[in-house]
Amino acid sequence: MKTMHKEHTLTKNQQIIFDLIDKSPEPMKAYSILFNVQKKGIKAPLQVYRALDKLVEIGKIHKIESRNAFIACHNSSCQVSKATAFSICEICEKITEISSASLSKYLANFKDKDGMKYSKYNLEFFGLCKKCR
Amino acid sequence: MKTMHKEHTLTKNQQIIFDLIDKSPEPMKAYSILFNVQKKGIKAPLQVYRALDKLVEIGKIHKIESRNAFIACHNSSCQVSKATAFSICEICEKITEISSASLSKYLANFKDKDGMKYSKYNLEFFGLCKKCR
DNA sequence: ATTTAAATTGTTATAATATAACACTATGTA
DNA sequence: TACATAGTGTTATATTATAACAATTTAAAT
Ligand SMILES: [Zn+2]
Ligand SMILES: [Zn+2]
Ligand SMILES: [Zn+2]
Ligand SMILES: [Zn+2]
Repeated sequence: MKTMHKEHTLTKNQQIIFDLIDKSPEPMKAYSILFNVQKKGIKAPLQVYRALDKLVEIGKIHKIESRNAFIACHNSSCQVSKATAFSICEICEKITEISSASLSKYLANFKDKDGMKYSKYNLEFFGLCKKCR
Repeated sequence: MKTMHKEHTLTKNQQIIFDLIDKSPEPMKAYSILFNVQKKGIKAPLQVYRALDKLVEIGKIHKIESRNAFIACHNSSCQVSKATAFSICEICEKITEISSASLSKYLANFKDKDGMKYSKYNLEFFGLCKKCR
């Protein structure tokens, strides 16, 4: 069973923006990204949002919905942005992608009463990290 | 074991806005709420956001993070907005709060590798509802 | 190699979502 | 009554995100 994702060739803007997010120790917000790539010629919000949309779509980054921020995926087994889980410290805002086989298995198989079958989920846990406790 | 939540007395603005959301068949967005309550004297976005913040805090409504929209809680066992799960149809945008004892038990007990203990979570499932399939 | 379709880019303008700051008012409680 | 806490009204502004259009690049398909 070949691993067969994340083999996209990024375009110039996508690569610039991915590199920035990937280097960042914390999730980045769109306008902060914009500010940081202006020296590389990316001048308009839309250029940033378009790259972000694509990067999310192909699973290279994820959006933290409750923070409107973007984080690079470092989870090699991540199902191309279809199943994401994060832990968020409410004090220091440290955010980590959770990689738990049992969690993803449980959620992937979850079916609600209506028999609705889900193709995707996003889970955000909130609490206090070790440092902040 | 007494059930001891959601016994808050709402203020005028909070009540007006809660009633509107509670009657709505679908989640409502802040500026749509604003438009709908202007005839009742609520004129500014901040008045709406302040009421929304409070209503979320006391668990009368929840925010659907991926949609920036608000839905009334109809889940009597809901742990005061500390543990929420929703199903979202990506075609018709029908959104339902999921009430599953096994799901909430699983998530409430979930611990990640770092030993971080979570006080809250929000889960959003995406897929196609029965009608849209 | 040439044509065609699809994706990406650049740009300006604008829409949609959310908060800051300040003065004032109501409410609870010691 | 005095004090603290929460809520209100208001104006202005910050932040997040998309619409619309023209041009260019890239990838496939003849
Ligand atoms: Zn990931
Ligand atoms: Zn922390
Ligand atoms: Zn609820
Ligand atoms: Zn549907």
